[in-house]
Amino acid sequence: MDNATRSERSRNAALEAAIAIIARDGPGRLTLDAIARESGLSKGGVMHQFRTKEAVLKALLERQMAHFEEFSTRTMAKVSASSASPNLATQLATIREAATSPNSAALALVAAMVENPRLMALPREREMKRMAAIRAEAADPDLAMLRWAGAMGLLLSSLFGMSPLSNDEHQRLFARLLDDAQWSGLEQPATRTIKPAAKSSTPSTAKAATSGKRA
Amino acid sequence: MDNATRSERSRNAALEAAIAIIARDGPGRLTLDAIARESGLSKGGVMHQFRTKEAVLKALLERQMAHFEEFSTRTMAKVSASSASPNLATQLATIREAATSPNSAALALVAAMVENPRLMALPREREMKRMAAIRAEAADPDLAMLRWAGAMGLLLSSLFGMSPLSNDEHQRLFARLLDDAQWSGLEQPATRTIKPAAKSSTPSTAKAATSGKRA
DNA sequence: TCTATAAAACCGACCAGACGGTTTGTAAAG
DNA sequence: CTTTACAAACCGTCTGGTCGGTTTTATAGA
Repeated sequence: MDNATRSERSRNAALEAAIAIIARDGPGRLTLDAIARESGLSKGGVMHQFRTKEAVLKALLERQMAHFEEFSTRTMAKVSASSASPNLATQLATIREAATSPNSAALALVAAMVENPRLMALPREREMKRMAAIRAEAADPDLAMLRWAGAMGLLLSSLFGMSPLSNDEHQRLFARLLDDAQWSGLEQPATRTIKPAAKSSTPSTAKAATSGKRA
Repeated sequence: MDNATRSERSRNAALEAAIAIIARDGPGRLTLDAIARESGLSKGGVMHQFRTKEAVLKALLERQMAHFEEFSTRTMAKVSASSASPNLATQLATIREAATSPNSAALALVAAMVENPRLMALPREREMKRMAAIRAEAADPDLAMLRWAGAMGLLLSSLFGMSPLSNDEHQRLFARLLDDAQWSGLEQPATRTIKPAAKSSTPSTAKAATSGKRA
């Protein structure tokens, strides 16, 4: 086998193993020995590909970021024509993807933060650029940021295992966050433009239905 | 000194030290030796008060929960008369408090999750009760949950050191989340009652239903 | 009130295992 | 034959937890 691809395979196996460990045992259990065990490689092999544990975390982080970067650009291409605020739409869709993705990608973030909080600088920087784009295109920038924050809240709270919402609710809420039409009613660049709206006597309380657990 | 208060002081010192360590060095650096060093107690002393490390985490969690519980009831008493949705208002204010509080309380959550994810069951349970109350009192339950999620997103993202927002924006967004008047424009119990509004050139997209699974 | 004794709080040395990382050796690729 | 990919034993440090002993408080009888 080619040398380069041999390395590639090993690096891949190690990172895959790292994700599996984090998802299964929690970020606190991610150790080099565990990675070696899980990936089938020897510890020496792992250390040959990554000189330190921090290098593993960094690679993991960059890998996940690349994954969502790609998802992001793909989504962007789809919605850029149909949506008035394509950056927001893309970002929301990406966050939803992160929340529903089985290989809990964002757990890499948690692991990185535990080990070395300053690794968080990379994602934050990228996030700020995106946020700027969202703000720039929005008729009501604050509302756009709040929609972003809402998606983030859904993602992170479920990631922490402390989301009180069922799967259905989760999906429904994401859908509503994404639906521009639902929010155009209260855009307010600076001034108040409240519609009295219909108070609607006794609103159904929604069907509840929720018996679900975690999300 | 009285025996009971002596214990109380020691327990307190240990927990205080734990918070300081987490906030300063990150959750990964929280060790029993570190707690002993930081608190001035000996390791034996710490171990006398908490039989295991998990016991420390648990106590820490319960302590923070009690703190916000108290803040919560206090806030509830204040707003219950003035607000149409006091539970939501209280919850939002409490989350803002957690985000603003200097001794980043919620870091205890992160530490707990790293060490033992199932400790998260306690806070989640309590959160579910609160969520039920919020849903029950809301004219538009989903919107209420989205407001909650927005606050959560602001809190958690800044907690993770990955918030792209400035302090001012943070405060402003929380204020807007709290202001009922800003949201009454788009309440929609179950039926669509959308006002044509200004922009919305192209209708949503809202495809929903992706391949999602847990989160 | 003084004293003997139990009980609780506290200390610090110690332990086995896990940790991140290094070193030495070997087989395959170039 | 040199370089690269990997294996495996190994090292010093740190970790959560134990243990025997010391000091401080509580209890009780005289």
